[in-house]
Amino acid sequence: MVRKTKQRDVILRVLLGTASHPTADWIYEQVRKELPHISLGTVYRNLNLLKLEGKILELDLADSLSRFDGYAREHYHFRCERCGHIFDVDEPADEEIDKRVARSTGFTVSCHRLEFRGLCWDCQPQGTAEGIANSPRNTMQVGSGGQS
Amino acid sequence: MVRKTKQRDVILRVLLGTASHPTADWIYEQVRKELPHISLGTVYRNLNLLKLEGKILELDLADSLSRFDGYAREHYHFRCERCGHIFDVDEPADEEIDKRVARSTGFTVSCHRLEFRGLCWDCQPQGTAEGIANSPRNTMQVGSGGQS
DNA sequence: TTATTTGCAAATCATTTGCCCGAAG
DNA sequence: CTTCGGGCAAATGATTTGCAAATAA
Repeated sequence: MVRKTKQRDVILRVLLGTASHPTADWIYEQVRKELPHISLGTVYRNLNLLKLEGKILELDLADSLSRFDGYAREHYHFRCERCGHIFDVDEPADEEIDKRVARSTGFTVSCHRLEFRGLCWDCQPQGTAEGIANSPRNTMQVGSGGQS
Repeated sequence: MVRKTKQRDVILRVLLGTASHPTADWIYEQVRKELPHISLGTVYRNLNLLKLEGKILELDLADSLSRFDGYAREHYHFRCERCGHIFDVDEPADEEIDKRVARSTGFTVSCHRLEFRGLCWDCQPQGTAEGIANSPRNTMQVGSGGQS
């Protein structure tokens, strides 16, 4: 049976307490503030456990590092190519496209991952700022933390 | 100046000669048949070079391993969750969606990656075969090789 | 010639694992 | 008590890098 442990508790709490999509290492640093003796290995083990339990999502986006998400719903992501931050995108998931691909390929399509690339507000080149000023910032969630 | 070398030639030829989306290691094995003394490091160095030159594409799909594609055009992919093979999907790239996300987020969206998941023909569970029999197999390119 | 590329091996980096000990049930 | 979970360090596996020898221009 899966036992309840302090370290798993804290790890989940940290993950639920951030809108960012942190790496295992960032989570490790946060948890360490509360449990200074926890090891990275334990963080990885528990992230995998929480993932199996369906309590968190592992975003296997492009790039090597795994990132984790406290929300276990499907949604798309945006990666800023300059600062590396990951943002949740509000665009509704297109379920039609799975069916269309299934029809045209004959495969069983269970889901899809969609990742946008570009530059976030902070990384826009100067002079393009007007377009930013009146953009509806509330249409998506902003994440921070994680990347270098 | 970038010099022309036999090893880079062979690497590119191998990549152009397969419809699959091989890993660096698979490419290494193939090239080794012709150049037995080539090293994995050289393969990686040249793949990066070819990528910079725009002659090949590095597919940074989910999962850790990088895969390379001899076609430098944008297209979507399908990953079989059982056998791990990657297929090119014929679905036309949706350029509208980039604009829509750009509008709703205020970000500059340069591109997107779309990856479907599911089961390919060979990995379909038994009894679902009728759906496969009359499916138009020619709507996409099949890849082989690469994965474990 | 001479700067670039190779081969090889050692170095990284994220992640996983083995093992022994402490703690949850 | 009896396992499971944790800490720690060593192992892994993909990719990168340093360096001396080989080679394209």
